Amino acid sequence: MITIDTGGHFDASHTFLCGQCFRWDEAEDGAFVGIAGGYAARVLGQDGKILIDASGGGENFWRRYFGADCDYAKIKAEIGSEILNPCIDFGSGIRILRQDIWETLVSYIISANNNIPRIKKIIASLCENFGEKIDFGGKTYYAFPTPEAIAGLSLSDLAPLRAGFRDKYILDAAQKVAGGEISLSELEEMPSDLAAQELMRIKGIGKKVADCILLFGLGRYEIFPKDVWIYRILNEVYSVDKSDADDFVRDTFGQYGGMAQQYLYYYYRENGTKE
DNA sequence: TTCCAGGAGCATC
DNA sequence: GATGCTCATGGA
Repeated sequence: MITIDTGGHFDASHTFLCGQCFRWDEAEDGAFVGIAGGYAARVLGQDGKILIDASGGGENFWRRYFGADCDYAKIKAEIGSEILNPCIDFGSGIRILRQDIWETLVSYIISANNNIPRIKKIIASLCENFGEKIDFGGKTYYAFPTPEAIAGLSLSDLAPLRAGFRDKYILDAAQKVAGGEISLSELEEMPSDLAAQELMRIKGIGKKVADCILLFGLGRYEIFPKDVWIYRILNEVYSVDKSDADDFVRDTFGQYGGMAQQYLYYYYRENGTKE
């Protein structure tokens, strides 16, 4: 059992259900069971502490995954505002996860013009069909398949996933990464704008998907991904037009824009933008 | 039946 | 660079 003390800034439901990740499910007892970095785990939030029972990974891996070095008291104070404070209260236990870059890349390709339940279903199918088995707690789980495991597949191999038009994008991503045309380790070192450009060389990755990969897979907390929900919120809550969104977000939310985005997204998806 | 979902590619202007 | 159409699939 690994314990991470967050000083009160963790809630498993908020973190796993806020829309940033797709491989965690709630168990009967309130714990969450899922897979990260090739390890299966059971995670419980208790008094702001993260209790982790995992098939592997060790403390360093899980501290990195949960962003243990992020000071959420400081972040919340810095981005707080009249509009944002209720959102921060509502999703106060959210932690932005540092997810595996490859898994994040493919997951957000799948997210395009899709809904969250179906995104989860397609990813689960991808893992069950092509990922390595993980035995944990008497059950079998599946790791996210490597680029190499996918690169050699054909479109008909991917057909059972029911991924629709995204299947060819998944293949293109795997082939570019496995073939060395895109280097994931170099992405980790690049400035965010260059990393986004590099990611957008992959079919199916545009600005929004690239931004999600930067935020959820590369820990670039200043990145504020803008999807249909966010544009709706900016318009109805902040009265900001789509054409002014980039400037407004940069000037308003600053270096922790990614956290602000997630508090807004979670709050207004759960509660609606209209009273 | 029609509309929509954590968008992006492509043609066209 | 902006606009409009299209892309699979499944649930509401």
